[in-house]
Amino acid sequence: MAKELEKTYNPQEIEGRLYEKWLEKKYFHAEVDRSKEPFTIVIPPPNITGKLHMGHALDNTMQDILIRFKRMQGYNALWMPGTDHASIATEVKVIDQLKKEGIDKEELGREGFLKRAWEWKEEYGGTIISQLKKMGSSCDWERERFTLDEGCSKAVEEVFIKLHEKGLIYKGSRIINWCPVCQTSISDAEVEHEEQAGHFWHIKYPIAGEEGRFVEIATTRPETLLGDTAVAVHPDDERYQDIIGKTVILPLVNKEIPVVADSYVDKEFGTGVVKITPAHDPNDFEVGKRHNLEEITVMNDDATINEKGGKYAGLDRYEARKQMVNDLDELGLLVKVEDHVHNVGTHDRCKTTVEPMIKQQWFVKMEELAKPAIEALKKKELRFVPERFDKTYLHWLENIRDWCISRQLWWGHRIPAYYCDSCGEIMVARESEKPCTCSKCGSSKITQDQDTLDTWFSSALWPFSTLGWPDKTEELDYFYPTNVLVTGYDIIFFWVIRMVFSGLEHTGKTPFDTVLIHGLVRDSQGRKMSKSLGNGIDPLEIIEQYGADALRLTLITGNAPGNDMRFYMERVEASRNFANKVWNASRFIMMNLEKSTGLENVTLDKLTQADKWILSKVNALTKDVTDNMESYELGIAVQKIYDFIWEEFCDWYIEMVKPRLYSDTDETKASALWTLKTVLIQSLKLLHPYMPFITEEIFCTLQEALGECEEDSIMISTWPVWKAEWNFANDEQAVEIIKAAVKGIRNVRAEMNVPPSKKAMVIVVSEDENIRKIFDTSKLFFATLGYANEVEIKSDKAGLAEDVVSTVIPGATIYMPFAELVDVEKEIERLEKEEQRLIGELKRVNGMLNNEKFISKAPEAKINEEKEKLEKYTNMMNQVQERLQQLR
RNA sequence: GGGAUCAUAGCUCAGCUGGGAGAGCAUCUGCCUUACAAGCAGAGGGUCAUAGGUUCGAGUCCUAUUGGUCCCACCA
Repeated sequence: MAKELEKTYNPQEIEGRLYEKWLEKKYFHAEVDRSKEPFTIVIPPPNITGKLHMGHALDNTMQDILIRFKRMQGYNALWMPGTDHASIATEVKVIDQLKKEGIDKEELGREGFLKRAWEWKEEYGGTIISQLKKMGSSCDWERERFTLDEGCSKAVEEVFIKLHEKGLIYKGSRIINWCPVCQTSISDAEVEHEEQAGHFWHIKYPIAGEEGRFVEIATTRPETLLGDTAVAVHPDDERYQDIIGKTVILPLVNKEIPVVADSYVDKEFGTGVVKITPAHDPNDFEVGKRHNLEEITVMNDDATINEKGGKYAGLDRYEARKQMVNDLDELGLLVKVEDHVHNVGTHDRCKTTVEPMIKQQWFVKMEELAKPAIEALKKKELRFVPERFDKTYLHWLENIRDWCISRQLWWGHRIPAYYCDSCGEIMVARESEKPCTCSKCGSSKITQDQDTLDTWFSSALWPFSTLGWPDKTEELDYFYPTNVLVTGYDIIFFWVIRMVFSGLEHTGKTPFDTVLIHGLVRDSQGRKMSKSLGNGIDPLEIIEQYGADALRLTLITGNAPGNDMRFYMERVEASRNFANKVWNASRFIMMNLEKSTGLENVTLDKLTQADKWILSKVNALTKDVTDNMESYELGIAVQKIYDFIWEEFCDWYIEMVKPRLYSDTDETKASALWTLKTVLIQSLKLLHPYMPFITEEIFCTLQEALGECEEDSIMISTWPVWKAEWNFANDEQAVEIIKAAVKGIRNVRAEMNVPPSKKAMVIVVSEDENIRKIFDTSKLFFATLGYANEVEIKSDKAGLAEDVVSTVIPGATIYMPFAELVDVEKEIERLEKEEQRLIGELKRVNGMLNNEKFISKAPEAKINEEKEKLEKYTNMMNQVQERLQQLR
């Protein structure tokens, strides 16, 4: 006996149970199997500090859809999961935790701190993984990895050493972005530029030896004056030719500094004179290099003025600014203060204004690595969906600067460099070959570099480090390169680009051939969801309330690749309603299947026109959906499935079939049931990647009811393909004619306010024998859907009563003689409207067909199509006019 | 300063390589029809931002303009 389905779909009860089953049966697990073609996606590893937000939900839904689709298509589908150690984010969390216990990081020491960090990871690091599972993500959890695990660490070490040997990693003193709060260097990509309202201070610098003569500079950062080692003018600036080469007295410091000429200076901007502070401005740093200027760092790591600042030492940079401006004013050197809006670099994590500082850091030389990555795209070994992100990618790579990879943090991969305390020799070596004595002076006082690597250094290796690289594993050989990477456009610079050049450098291959880009999930007003705004919607709450399937559907429908989307509850409700629709349609079918017999004897030739119509439709749908999914048009694909299930299948086919099901004598009952279950199963399969839970639950219940158990789960069932034998073009057309007639009748009845209970006779008049035949074979459901108590089919309207209402469809006129209800005026009005519409159509079609250029240039199929339309509309026009005449 | 992107029904958005203007929600009308009122049937509503151009034909391609969003960039 078949299992009963609940009256409404209740996801909470079902989802957990099914996910457990999938895990138990190891459906997510992929082993190397040379007989099958692999399909691989690596997950963008979420931070261990992360909590599932809508961005994750979208990203992972898209990946799960692709993986489930490919798995059903017969690929050996691997979705490789894992998490990122998120160096700075985690370190901050651990420091916060320690602070609450009154423990200072430095006090605890490196070892103790790392122990706490690992403990933190053990406790909280798995949160996001369990949340991904609630989404239905079919990751191969047996292969779950962590960027700081043994294998990934080995890969990081290998890469560092190889790049260092090639001279692509170097240590150097450069001006870098320094975060005074996090007290670490950060890379260019981590700097966010933010427009800030500031001031422009005009300050006079006295010219040395020329009493009373000044040069006026303009600056937004007066506090860096302490580190000025020159002022610069443009070499061609006529105003300042005479002072080039002279010196000026640096106010407050009373030091002579030179006036240099450098084309970096913009004559038009400010006063045309720039103070040069090589240690605290990236441009000034460059100017300083060109003119051999001294670099004077005037700030401590926390952005307070250091001992070189004299009376200002110890002050915070902004406090120092205030005091210095005051002092300059008192000295009469402050000319004016202007309001000025300028871009300020801030740290993307903590929003602190970064301070450019000169530091010893490790860098990756990018030029040589960037070239192959540019080539890969140009040679189409890599492509973005949508294509427009090609430009973002290329622009970044073509203007790339060296990557600062060292971080003054403890949580992360420690840099495998060792220093001789005696002679300062730098040695780079694997941990297993850690030097005990200096290779140069033989000293045994060796210390390892204190810094760790940028967290993106390890994520850059993710597509191959997770598969075993640098070892030559079976997995690597089989699953790598991966197929598609799914991620947001906001992460192209941080991650995608770095994976591409790393993959090319270390494996000789692009790590994936397609990058599927999605946008941001915004709130209903289009704002970014953020903690500070409090406008974030928690995906888990949505799952709790509406189910994971509804959430997934909401995130995918109406969302084109690369575009942002707005998320609001009405859309979730619409998705939930669809789930319920699918549920109830299935329930209806299963209720009827219980009483069924003889399904196994149904063959295609026993199907009715309606059966063939829906079969043909689902067949075409299958092809469309597959094509759309192959080209990553997930939103379009699911929209088509949605429309098919709701409109064609539920609102039309099921309604058509009801009279057959309710009759005990109808010999086509079995074929109706066969078609219902066949189309349902096929639709469920197409829908499964999008809504895995509900489809699985129905599929399994249905299998049980049918006693067909060859497929245990829809997720490992075979993806349907287009079948030539299910292609019934004629029957499709026939049913479309009936649908048009039914729509016409309903329209007339609705406009005349005829209650559904009021049934009437319906007379179909057509001169076309084929059309008469179509109506004749479909009499049963036509009567039901057209509210007819009797259907008559005639070749001419002879003998018809005068007081009838009619509706005109191509090739036929439908008459409804419920004379007592007819409002002649209304009917004329309606027909006149129809006449106008047809006049418009005919004008258009005639215009095209009379256009010589159209006839000579348009494809033949198009011309024939238009000719058919002309015939059709002319025909309808005649009927409408005839009818109008009759009524007038 | 450079680049990208958007402008389509009251709202939110689809519309792939040019040839029928669409969906969801909202509105209005009528229905508790034995799968579903989280439903059914019907209706109204759009010179597809503006101006040109290419084309037999443009929401779709090109150019300019207007307005919005985002990214990149060293203008002190």
